[in-house]
Amino acid sequence: MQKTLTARQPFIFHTTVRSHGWWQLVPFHYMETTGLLTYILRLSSGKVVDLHIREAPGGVSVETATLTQSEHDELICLITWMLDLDRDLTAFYAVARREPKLAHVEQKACGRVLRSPTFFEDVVRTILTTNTLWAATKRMTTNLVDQFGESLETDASQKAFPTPDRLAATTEAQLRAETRLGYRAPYILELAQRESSGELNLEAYKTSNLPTLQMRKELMKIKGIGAYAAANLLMLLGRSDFIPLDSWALKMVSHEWYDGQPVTPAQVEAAFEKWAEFKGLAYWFWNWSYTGS
DNA sequence: GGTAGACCTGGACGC
DNA sequence: GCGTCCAGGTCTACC
Repeated sequence: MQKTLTARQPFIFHTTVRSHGWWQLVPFHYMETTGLLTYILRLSSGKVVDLHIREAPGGVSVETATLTQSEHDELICLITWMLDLDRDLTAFYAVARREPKLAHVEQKACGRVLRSPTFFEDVVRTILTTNTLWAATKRMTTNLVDQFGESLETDASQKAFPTPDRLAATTEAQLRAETRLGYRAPYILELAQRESSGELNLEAYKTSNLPTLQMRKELMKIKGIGAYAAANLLMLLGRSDFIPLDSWALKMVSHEWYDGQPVTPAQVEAAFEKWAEFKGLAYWFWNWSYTGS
């Protein structure tokens, strides 16, 4: 089947896909030259399908296998969520117009973020980004998908992101030794077991009306989620009141305003304080002067 | 509430 | 090839 979905304007597919690093992590795959984003999705019916998503006039086109009506409806909801198609960034663009370092955001349609279909997947991915290098995050994610993901019927090498149930059924030892998650193994296992048992309902966070501060506290109750990871997850939920403050943030702010001298987290916060509820977006899409490693 | 040290992995480097 | 050092956030114990 093929389906076209419209996006609230302005919308640029490439900008959304490249909004952060998820596009480099399986089961996402993005071919920049052709503008094709693929993703292996497990629907709630258990069917595993590969999605081919491209830019189309006014939005995106999605190509995948033949689906039942309920699977089709679920797919539309998931794609809309993953690409943040309904996002209204009018208020952010209004304040960004007054800042030269954010002058590009409206023209480039910055502000949407690429998300996983489930919030559980985003939480797992985020834990795998903490205290490690990006190459290791990619490796751990690949291991997790290869070892625990369900295969496409037509190609066993193509696998979906593992479900909470599947991960809950594994062991810490296996996650440590074979998936190479290190000390993160018990965090991922506990998260999967809590989600699988119903003790946690991470999907509800997508539509929660909790104040952002309260939401942050709830996220930080999850083992492995600290201040950086919580801010990152809030950004994925469309709440940009906090900065995902990591070593990169310290480096960027140091070069932007402190002549390369070491800065504290408080100084990073202070640098973006005036952006209030758009703090995270301003930080994320800031046109940094420093481009070194 | 703030701080120090431990937690792990894999890459870089020196020998 | 081996050993050592380092980067990367979070947790826990302690003050």
